[in-house]
Amino acid sequence: MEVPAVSTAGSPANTNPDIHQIEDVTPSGIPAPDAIINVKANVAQIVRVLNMGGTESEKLEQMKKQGRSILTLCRNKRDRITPDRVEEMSKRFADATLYLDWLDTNVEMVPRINTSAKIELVLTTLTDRNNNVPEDLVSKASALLVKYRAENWGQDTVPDVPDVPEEDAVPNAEPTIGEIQLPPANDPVFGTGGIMCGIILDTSNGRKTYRLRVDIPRKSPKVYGHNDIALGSWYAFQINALFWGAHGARMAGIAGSVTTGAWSIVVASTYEDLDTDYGNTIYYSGSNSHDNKNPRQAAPASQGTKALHASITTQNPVRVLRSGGSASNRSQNRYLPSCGLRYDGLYRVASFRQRLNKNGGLYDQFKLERLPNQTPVDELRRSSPTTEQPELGVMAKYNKLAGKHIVVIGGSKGIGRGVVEAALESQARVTLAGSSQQSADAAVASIKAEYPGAEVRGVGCDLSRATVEEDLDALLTRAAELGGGEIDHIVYTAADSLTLGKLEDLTPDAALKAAHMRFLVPVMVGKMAKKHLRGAAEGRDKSLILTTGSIASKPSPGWSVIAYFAAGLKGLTRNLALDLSPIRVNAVEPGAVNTPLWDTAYKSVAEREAALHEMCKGLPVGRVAAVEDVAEAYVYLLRDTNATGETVQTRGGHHLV
DNA sequence: GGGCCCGCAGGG
DNA sequence: CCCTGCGGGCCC
Repeated sequence: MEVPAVSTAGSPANTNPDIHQIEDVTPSGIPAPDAIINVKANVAQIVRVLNMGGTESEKLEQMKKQGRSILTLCRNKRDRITPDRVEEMSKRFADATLYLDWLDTNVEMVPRINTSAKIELVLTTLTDRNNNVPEDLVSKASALLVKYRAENWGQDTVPDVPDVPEEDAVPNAEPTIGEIQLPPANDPVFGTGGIMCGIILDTSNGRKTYRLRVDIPRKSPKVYGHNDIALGSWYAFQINALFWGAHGARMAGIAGSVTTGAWSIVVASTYEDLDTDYGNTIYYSGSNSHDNKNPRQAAPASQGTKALHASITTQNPVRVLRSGGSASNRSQNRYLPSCGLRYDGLYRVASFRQRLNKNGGLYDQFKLERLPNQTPVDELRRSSPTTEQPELGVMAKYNKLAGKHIVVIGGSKGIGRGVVEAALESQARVTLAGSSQQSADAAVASIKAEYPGAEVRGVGCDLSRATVEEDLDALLTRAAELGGGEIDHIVYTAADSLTLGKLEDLTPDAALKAAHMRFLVPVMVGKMAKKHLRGAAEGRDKSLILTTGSIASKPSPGWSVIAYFAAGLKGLTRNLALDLSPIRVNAVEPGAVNTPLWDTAYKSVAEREAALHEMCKGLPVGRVAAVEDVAEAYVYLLRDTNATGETVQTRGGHHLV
C-alpha cells in the first residue's frame, strides 16, 4: 500500500480513495510514537490494517471473502454512486489495496489458492478499464497478475498441498481491521529514503518496539549471494537488515535453510568470548554455544547451526553482517561497527570444529573464509557510518523537494525515469506520465520494487494526437487528483525518435510530424502549466522544466531540423519564464545520454551502448552520460527557487572539443 | 553499563 | 500451534 500522502497547506480535501487521510483525528488509545511527534506531520495519518487470521484455512477463508467483496465492489459503476457513498467506496478500494499487498507479501501462490480464492478473476476484474478502479490499485493488480502468470501460478516451483477438510475452515471469522499510526512519507527517518523505511515504531504497549510495516513489501532474504545489497551497506537495527533482505531474522544470528545452508549471519559482540574475528577469516559459534555444560556432547544443533553445517556441504556463499550495539564500545573486535550493522560481503563456511566453553561444555564452531575479489573489510570499515548517520536524514534545509508533488511527463523511461527516481530519493511524491497506461503501470511497478514505500503513481497519456491540448489538460487534472489536489512541479522529458534521415530526403510532412513533439507539445505544456501550477501567486514555489539538447548550442552535421527545435526551446523557456511568472520555467540541455531513445537507430542495447561510447570517447569526460548524471540538473532546477529562464547544460564537455 | 524481560518474526 | 533467538529498551 501507498504511504499516505502529506497534505499540503491549503490543498482541497483529498479525494483519492487510495490515500487514507483523516484530518484532525487522534487515534484513541494509541500513544503517538516519539519519532512521529518529532516530525512535522501536519495531519494525523491513519492506515487500515488487515487481519487475515492465523491458520492456513482461516487465511484461505478470508481470501475468498476479500475476493467476493472486490468482485461486488467492481460491479458498482463508481459514477453511479451517490455522493454519501463515495467515502465508503474509497474505504473498500483501500481495503482491496491492503489485500493485494498482503497477498503479495504473505502468500506463496499455488494453483489451489488461485482456484479457491479466485485470484486470477479478482485481479483481471481490478485491471478491467470499465470498472473505474483507482489507478494505484489497477497497477498493483496488473503487476501481481504479471508476476503470478510468469510464475505459472506457482505450478512449477511449489508442490501443491491437498485441500483442507471443510470442518477446519472458519467461515464465521470476520477480517478485523485495526489502526496504527503511520509516519508521513516524507518523514526524514521513517519515510521513503529514511534509514528506518519499512519499519514502524510502536509504543502502544508502553515501551518502544520496532516492527516491520505490513503495508510495504520487503525484500526476501532467502537468496544466496549479495541479494543486490551493496558492500558496506549499513543498517541502524537488525530489523532494518531484515526489511532490506540482508539478513533473515529479527533476533537470530543465523538465517538459512537446514538443507541448502545459511543465507546470512550476524557477527555480534555477545558471542565475543567464543568467536574470533580476523576480518577475512571468522570463527563463528553455533547458536546457544554458551549454555551447554556437557564436555562430551554438544547441545542439539539449532536450526541456524544445522544451516551452517549444510553450508559446508553445499558451499553456498553466506552474507556476513557485523553488528555494533551498546556492548561493542568495549568490544575487542576491531571489525565491528560502532553501532548498527554493516554488510561485509560473502564468505564460505570452510570447516567446523568442536571446542569447550567456559562451562566446560562442547560447542560447534565454524570457520568462515571471505570470498576473493571483494572490497577489503578494512576499507568498508572506514566508510561505515557511525552514530552520526541518523542525523543526516534530518537535514531538510536544502532538500526542498520532501513532500512536494512532481509530475514527470515522459517519466516511464530514459531521462524522465531518472528524474522520477531522483525526486523519490529526495522524498518527493511523483506522478509519472507514460505514453500508455500500461507503460506507466510497468514503470511504477519496477520503481516500487527498487524504492519500497515510494509514493509514485502512473498515468497514461498519448501526446502524439492532434488533441494534445485537451490530453495534457486531462493528464494534469488526473495527476493533481492523484497527488492530493496540487502539483508543485512539472518536468517535461518526453521525446520521440531521433531519426529524421538526411536533409535532402526530408519531406514537409516529416518535418511537421517532428514539429508536433518538439515544437507544439512543449508550447502546450507551457500553456497548461500556467493553468495547473496554481498557488505560485501565494508564494509557493512552482516550476516547469523543459528538455532540450546540446544540439541547441553546438551544431552537428545531419541534425538541422532537431537543432532548430532544440534551439527554439531555449527561447521558449526564457519567454515562458516571463509569461508564467512567478512560476519558474527552466530547461535542461543534456548531451548524449545512454537511454532507450536511441534504440530506433540500433539493433540492440549492446549495439546502442557501444555506439554511444564510441561517439563520446572523445569528450573530456571520456564516456557517455548516464541518466543519473543528467537527472542532477533537473533536481537542481527544482530546488533552486532563484532559477528561472535558465538552461542548465550537462554535456560532458562537448562544447570544448 | 549489567542484566532483566518483553515480544516480533521465523520456522517446524 | 508451538518454540526459539548473536535484540533492544529500560531499570537499577
